[in-house]
Amino acid sequence: MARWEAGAEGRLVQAAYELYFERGFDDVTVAEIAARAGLTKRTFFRYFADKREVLFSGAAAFQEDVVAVVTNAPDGVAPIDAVVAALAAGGTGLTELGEGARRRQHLIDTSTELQEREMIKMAALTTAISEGLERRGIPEATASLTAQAGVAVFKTAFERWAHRQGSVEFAPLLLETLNELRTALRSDD
Amino acid sequence: MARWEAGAEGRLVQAAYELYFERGFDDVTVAEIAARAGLTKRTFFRYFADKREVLFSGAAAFQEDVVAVVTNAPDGVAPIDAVVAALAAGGTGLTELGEGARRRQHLIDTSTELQEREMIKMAALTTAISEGLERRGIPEATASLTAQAGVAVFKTAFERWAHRQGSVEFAPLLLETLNELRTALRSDD
DNA sequence: CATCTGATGACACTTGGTGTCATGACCACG
DNA sequence: CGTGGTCATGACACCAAGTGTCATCAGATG
Repeated sequence: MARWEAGAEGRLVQAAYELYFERGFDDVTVAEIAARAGLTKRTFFRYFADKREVLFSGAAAFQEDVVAVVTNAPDGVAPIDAVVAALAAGGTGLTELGEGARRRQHLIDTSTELQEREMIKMAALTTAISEGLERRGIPEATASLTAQAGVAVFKTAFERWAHRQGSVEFAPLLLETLNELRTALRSDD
Repeated sequence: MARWEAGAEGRLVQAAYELYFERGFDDVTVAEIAARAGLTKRTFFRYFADKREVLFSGAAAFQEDVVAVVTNAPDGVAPIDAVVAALAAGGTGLTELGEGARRRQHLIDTSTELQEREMIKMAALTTAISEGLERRGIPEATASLTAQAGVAVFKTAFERWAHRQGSVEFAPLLLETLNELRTALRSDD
């Protein structure tokens, strides 16, 4: 089966995380990552579209999970509640990675390039959630705004989680944030 | 005064827009832009940090305008109303550019790289608005969520404006979108 | 007139990213 | 047993973005 050492993609991911953590995103070259994985630069770019993408290899699966929960929510649940429940589930999965997730987030927070990439992943997630809602019969305008609000709440809650020590339950943090958003949108206070 | 042909930065912006419109963002090189402006690649990078930034040369002024309106809003106005009013004013200024603004937006919408850059500009705007609110005594959590909601509404409204023919008033579109968001956040419907 | 200043050009260099062909192990099939 | 095909990888050349560094030179300054 294995004509070459198996798991090339995994080795590249591992090597990239190690080097990015050691020296920061900017000071690592793709050639170095590939070398640590026992491969060449050319092979790196066969697995990942660019130097940033290697840090988002789990994004597709995350998005699919979230959309699946939205899609399978029972009838009668309000769109915003379905979205927040889905993001609570997905986010809990992430926070269970503990310190690793925090270190990754710190890496992103200290690189403009990585923030750009993260934002486009969040935008893709937003679009996918919106389409999931539309498949449930929600009109496009509502679906889009609901997805945007949900993802904004998720980002804020995750940021709060990442900036805290120890383990905090993610789901309650998310619901609390949603309620804060609701309050903030009132014209009278 | 003018030891060289004056207005180098403006000429670069103009040349970049022309070429990007003619052939698309990807198929234009910085050397070409510089040549059309009668300058060299090296000089381009003295004015703009990278190839994308030239399309966002007005972003700083836009942000300052919006933040100024937020800062100067009369006391007693709810944060979300102050933010939306500020974005209505700024957005109206943009939409007055008419077809030019639509063409620019179309350029961004057809390039992932440019979308990334636009998102980070929006994120910077969000942060600046949030800080403006905090200076008015709004607590950080509320300020941040209010700013996020406001900017999300702005993006949606501007997108709707851009995808329409003829001239549409921007401010009513924005208020309508805000109300849709409020409705979407209700758990009961 | 001498000097300083600041925008620009010239040029070399690094790195991200791609196109293209060669290699060599494994597999299927006669 | 051999022969040809498949496919992940390497080798290599190439382009374009972006940067560091020094030279240039018109005009301002004194």
